[in-house]
Amino acid sequence: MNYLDIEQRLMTIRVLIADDEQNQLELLSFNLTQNGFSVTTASDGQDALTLAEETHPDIIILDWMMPKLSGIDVCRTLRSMPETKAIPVIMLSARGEEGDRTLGLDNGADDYMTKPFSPRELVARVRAVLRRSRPALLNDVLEFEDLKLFPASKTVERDGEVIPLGPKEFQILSLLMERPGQVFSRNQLLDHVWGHGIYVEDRTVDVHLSRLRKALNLRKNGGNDRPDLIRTVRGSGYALSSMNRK
Amino acid sequence: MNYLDIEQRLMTIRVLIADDEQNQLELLSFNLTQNGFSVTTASDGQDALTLAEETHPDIIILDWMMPKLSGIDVCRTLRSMPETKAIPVIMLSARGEEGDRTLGLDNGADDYMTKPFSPRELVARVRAVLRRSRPALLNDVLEFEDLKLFPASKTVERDGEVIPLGPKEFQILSLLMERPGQVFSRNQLLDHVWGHGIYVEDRTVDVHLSRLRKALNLRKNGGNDRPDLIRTVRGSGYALSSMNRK
DNA sequence: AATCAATGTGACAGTGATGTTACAGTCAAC
DNA sequence: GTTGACTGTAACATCACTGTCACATTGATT
Repeated sequence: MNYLDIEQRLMTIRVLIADDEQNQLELLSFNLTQNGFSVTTASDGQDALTLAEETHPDIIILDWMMPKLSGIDVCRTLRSMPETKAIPVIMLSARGEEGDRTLGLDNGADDYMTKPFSPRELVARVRAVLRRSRPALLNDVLEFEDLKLFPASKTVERDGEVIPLGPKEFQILSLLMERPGQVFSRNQLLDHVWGHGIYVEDRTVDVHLSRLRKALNLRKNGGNDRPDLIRTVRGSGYALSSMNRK
Repeated sequence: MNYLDIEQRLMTIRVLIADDEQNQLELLSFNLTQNGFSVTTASDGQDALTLAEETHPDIIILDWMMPKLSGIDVCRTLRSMPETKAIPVIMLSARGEEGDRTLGLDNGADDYMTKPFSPRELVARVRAVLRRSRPALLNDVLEFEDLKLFPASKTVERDGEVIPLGPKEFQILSLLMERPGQVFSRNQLLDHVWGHGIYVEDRTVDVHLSRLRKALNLRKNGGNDRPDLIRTVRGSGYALSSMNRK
């Protein structure tokens, strides 16, 4: 959960999966990994909750029946905390009664699957749920205006020209490009790019934004005439934006 | 497992096929051999498992019904061991019920075929599965810029000049060339090149990368002027790349 | 316009990641 | 056993990236 993890946060989709059946857990984990997801596992509800808070996965898969805290409990708790509120949840259950399904969705799950199912099916559902909630994550290329960002190769192009970026700059841009137009506060940026525990000055964000802007607007031949794609929202933060007076 | 195994991995594709019907076994084995695969056979599940562990084939074909251990059992066991976890499996079954199909995939099979089928069809499926999991295995030559890599002869050429590489260097380059541009973390490289269970320092990867670079850029006549094709992505890993700032 | 707070940005030094070399151990071939 | 190729690790050298400060600008509010 350290360097590599933080680095890759926006590159790979991070899945937290919780199940008390070790076999099932490993099987699903393996299949998700095979499909390019970065997987973290938990074997009981308490564990799942802790990991969810700490690692902020992109999606959570919860088994219904688990020791300590049931999937339902975990789901409800997640929904009550602002930091984890928006993380989509898929609930797994051995029983197939319609009542359960409703109960699961009622408690905040985004999807519900009854066992048995093939790992392939789970992967499909995960993709479906993510497509609904965070479309940008599934793309292998993020685009905005003449900007292109390729997560797999950690590369950014503007107007066809490769833009060299440092890791932090790249991550900031990734986040902004996931939701073009959305304003991100300095704190949000610190959380997503630096990580939760890390303590860094607010102003550091400003400096990185400045560097990012400079890099994006500078041409290789020395020109510096490109329009600024990053908008500063005084008192709030930064956002990607097309029309930028200047 | 190791030296010989790694050595030969990229030369011929090694198939392990397990079926208790002697006729079927011979027929399929013959056809696979005809198509250039190196085939090992087993006539029961226990045998299959042992051979899989010992020889680390590139793909495993399992009959559903077998003495001692069923195909399902073998598959599940394979998936639970780190060394065999990643080997793709095709399951064969006499019955055609959909339930079985799901059950097969549930237990970790990558594909599922119901008898009867033509040997030709099996070969096609084998190729399809391998294409998904290890594309490079099927090519007889990988190319990137002025680089050529021949899996069959374990040879690499740059600009027509043969580059002598050690096994590790060769495998690293193979992986990079399977997906040009994609960034591979040190961990990914360790997994793919060294193997899952093996424990080696991260930095070892760096050293091999350094050796690989040196070998690729050095001319026989002593020149050292070739552009670097390997990009270091700080904090993430390495990737093949044409334009390299420096 | 004057004032104050928020933001932009250049400079700089510290940190940590990466590049590279040297060396010792292992294994196969002879 | 000896040789030679290949590995893994440690140690050292470098270099890129970072965080912070200081000062310049901008924008809002009066």
